Amino acid sequence: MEEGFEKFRQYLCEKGLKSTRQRKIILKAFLKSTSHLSTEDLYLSLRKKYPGIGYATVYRTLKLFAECGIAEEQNFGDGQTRFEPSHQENHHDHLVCTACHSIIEFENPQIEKLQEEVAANHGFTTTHHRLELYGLCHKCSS
Amino acid sequence: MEEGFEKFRQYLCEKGLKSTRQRKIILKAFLKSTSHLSTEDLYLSLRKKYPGIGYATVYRTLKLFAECGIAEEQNFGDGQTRFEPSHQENHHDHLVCTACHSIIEFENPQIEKLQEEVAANHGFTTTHHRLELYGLCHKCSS
DNA sequence: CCTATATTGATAATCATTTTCATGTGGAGG
DNA sequence: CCTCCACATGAAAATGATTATCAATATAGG
Repeated sequence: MEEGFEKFRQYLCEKGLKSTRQRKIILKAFLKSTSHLSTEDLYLSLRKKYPGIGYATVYRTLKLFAECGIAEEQNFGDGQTRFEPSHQENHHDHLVCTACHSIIEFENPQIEKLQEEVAANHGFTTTHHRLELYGLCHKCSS
Repeated sequence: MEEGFEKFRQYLCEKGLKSTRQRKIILKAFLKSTSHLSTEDLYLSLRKKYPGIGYATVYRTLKLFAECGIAEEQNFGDGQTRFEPSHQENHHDHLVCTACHSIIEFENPQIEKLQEEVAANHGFTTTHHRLELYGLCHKCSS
């Protein structure tokens, strides 16, 4: 979590952007969150404590987070973009149950490694990736 | 391609839906296509030959295709949903250039295999998956 | 051929996201 | 501390993709 703050501070500095009250509030709430938040989710939960914060600011700020690498964008096909804090040490992917919509996270360094190889073979420099396995979870398949 | 028509015919029959001129036209054009078409792409290309076909119909029909399994929805983060014919024999994944939006397809059986293992370890029965690697393609990274 | 019902095309409506713009604020340099 | 100005903010309007509405039309079964 600390590195999140540090990384953001540095990014703002590099780009000549400013550290504002709102950005700090949003960053703190975001890094604390565990689940896959949509902009709306985050906006609504912030709203309770800090009524002044605007929808647009949350959008803009989450996009900033994604740009500087402390957030990852995800799209599970429900029409809303979701974000989650990216912990670069242990990146994880998702198993999505198409019946009960539960989400299980997993890590697999072997897959990650193969992905890098594929990218390299095609002359690609990858910044991030997305892997989702859809199907029925243990409960739903019985 | 033939199975596409057959599968669609059967799906319509099951659901009590009708086989119309437009659906045939759209299905034919869709199955012929190779790339990752957005609804707009398909609409515009159809428009040339069949000016009568409406935007909404293309949307509705592509959604039908996805429901009955002859199309796969994809979302590369450019704000448009794309579709491609699903050829279940040789599934492929995507490298997406975040600068020029070019898309490279690749297959990697090793990754597929590892995915199955992960799913099995979590008691999941997978129906499909999605893997996308984002970054800069050879051209854009120089 | 008739009829009930699904489908179509045009258009309006909706939803997420982005832009606009007037106003406010952080922070570098005095 | 002040001042200044570029950047940021919030509210509202604008945009772009997608979906719903509805009157007119076409399909499939009898």
